[in-house]
Amino acid sequence: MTELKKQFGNRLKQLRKRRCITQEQLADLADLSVESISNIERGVFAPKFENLEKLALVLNVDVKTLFEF
Amino acid sequence: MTELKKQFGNRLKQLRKRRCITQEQLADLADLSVESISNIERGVFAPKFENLEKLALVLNVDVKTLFEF
DNA sequence: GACCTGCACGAAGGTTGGCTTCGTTAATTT
DNA sequence: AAATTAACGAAGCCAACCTTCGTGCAGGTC
Repeated sequence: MTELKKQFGNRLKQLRKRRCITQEQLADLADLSVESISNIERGVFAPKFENLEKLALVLNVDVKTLFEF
Repeated sequence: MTELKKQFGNRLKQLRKRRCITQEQLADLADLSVESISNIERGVFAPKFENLEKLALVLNVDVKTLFEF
């Protein structure tokens, strides 16, 4: 598990909580499973580019914002 | 081919040229094949997170800088 | 002309990483 | 205590990433 995945995961969690939505809600919005969101937030794996786009869209931020840490 | 891949590829090319290095040199530095660099720059595929880290490191920028476009 | 470099592009194959479902357990909230 | 939310494991699928090999082409040099 690379450092970047963990940092990204923490950032995603931060942005999600800031919007007061659950992993399940984010999963629905981004068309992913809850477990995937959990895995991403914990740095188990990183989303592919296509889902990077979706997550940014759903969270209403630029993709680069997901890497601001 | 998603839009994000293309944007990322163009950005990578821009940063590489700004440093006056060839695709082959970047490939060597990031431990990737020249063709992969070419494919990434053209948006054929996107690098996985591990290589995102390598590319940022080699280009001496933060990962988020690779998504500034 | 012949040669070299840098890059685009295609095809084909291997590996692994992203994603899934199912299930259990722990933590948090109400 | 009940319900919700999230962590975590295992097992499997397949697409995406990455590779090698090959071709072609523009631009520059000798």
